Amino acid sequence: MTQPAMKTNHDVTFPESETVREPLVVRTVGRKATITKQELFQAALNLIGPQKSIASLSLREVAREAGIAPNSFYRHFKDIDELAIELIDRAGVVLRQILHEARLKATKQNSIIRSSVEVFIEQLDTDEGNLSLLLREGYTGSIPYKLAVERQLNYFQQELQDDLIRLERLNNSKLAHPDIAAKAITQLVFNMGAKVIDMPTAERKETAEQTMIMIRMILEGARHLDEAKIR
Amino acid sequence: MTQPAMKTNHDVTFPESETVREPLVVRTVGRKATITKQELFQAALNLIGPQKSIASLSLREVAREAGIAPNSFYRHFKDIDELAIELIDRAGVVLRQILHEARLKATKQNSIIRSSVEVFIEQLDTDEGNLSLLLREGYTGSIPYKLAVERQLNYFQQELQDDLIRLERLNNSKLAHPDIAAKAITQLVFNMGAKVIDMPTAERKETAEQTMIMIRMILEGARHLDEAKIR
DNA sequence: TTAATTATTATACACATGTATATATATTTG
DNA sequence: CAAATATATATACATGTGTATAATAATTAA
Repeated sequence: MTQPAMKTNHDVTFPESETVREPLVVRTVGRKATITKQELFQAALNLIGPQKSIASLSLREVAREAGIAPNSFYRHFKDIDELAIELIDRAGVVLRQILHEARLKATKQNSIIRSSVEVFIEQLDTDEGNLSLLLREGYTGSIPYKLAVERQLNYFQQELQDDLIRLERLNNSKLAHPDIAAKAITQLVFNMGAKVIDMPTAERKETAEQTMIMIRMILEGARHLDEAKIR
Repeated sequence: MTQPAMKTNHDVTFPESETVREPLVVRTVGRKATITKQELFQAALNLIGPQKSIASLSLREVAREAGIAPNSFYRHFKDIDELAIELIDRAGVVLRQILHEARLKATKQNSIIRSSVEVFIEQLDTDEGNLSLLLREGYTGSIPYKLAVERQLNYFQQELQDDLIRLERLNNSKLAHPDIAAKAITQLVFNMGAKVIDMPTAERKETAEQTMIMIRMILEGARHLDEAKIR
């Protein structure tokens, strides 16, 4: 939905014979073809990886990657923080969209867990940088970042909670503290995601399976806490 | 065990009438009383907080806080990374020590959960910076940082697992996948800790209670997954 | 006491950052 | 086509960083 082909439309001038690094964009003085917010988002995502967090991203780095002069950045964002927060919000939207679809497809108890977790991991591959924002920047960085991430986690958690209640009703059972169960699952899934990003595919499978078991523990536990009213 | 009174032993010379910020230490040229690793650790911990992560800590900042010249730092550590990793390791040792004691005191099922969580939170207050390392730096920063944190989490998890098995045996019940249960609990507890650091005490109580419920869900679920062999 | 050693500071450099100001070029408008 | 405007770049500056080198003072050894 939000990823255009992302071919910069301003690599027109002849390339200098110097061997510069990645950005194969050559500058003319004055004005270039005009850059979009999208391209700046993409530049930021290109830079973010297991090593570079959004908090350690500098304005000049992003500008360099996008092939623009540092000051051009200000035409689009007040701050590097403004860009960061928009990125986080966009990542959240994309993620919830995907998982919501996964849940709609799967109505049976076990398959909803499996398909959600699998879709989640799949998405990590195709859309790497985009999700890692939510997974990694949660507990570090400036207060606005944290709030932005927390907001997205809350959406996620709320939708999960609704689904959980709906599904349990279908199965004629009931969860104690569905809100807390949803919160726990959210935390575990996001934790898993953050770990899984830097893993080879083999280990990913293993980690995913473990996470599914954790989720089953929570659901099973929530059912029995309700029945037995264990204090 | 590792926290001395931490009074810097080199605030001897007369203070200039300039209003400098926090470090009330005045420099003589040449040599000062000699600084210890301990003092550098403490300086780093003073700086780390909800805003400043260990990854964003600069050598010069630490030196400034400790009241030494930037280059003196090299007498004690090769890198700022070297200091960081030692700090993480120390934090882990302290944490496990504390929680182990809490667990030894509590032998009954519920009280072990409660006392552990409560001790954990208590410790956050008294020893703030020290623990936040483990809680926040887990998913960001350089690879060596991540490995250091992961190592500590693994210790924690292993000890928890042993305790869980021991306690379940006392209660004549049994957990399915005690390793996975321990892992899940570890993740939830550390997540909680990271959140709780920037909270007022009122909210802390609430979050702690929720975490305890999550833990109960996992234990209860692990018991029933075992009994029913649910696939 | 004097010499050697060690732990510190002073100075300096090269580089990266955010941003202010001035300038140049595309695009839009008339 | 020319003027106006929007959008980019160039240059510059103050500040922060890591670290190399040299000078200095405290400690230790002789």
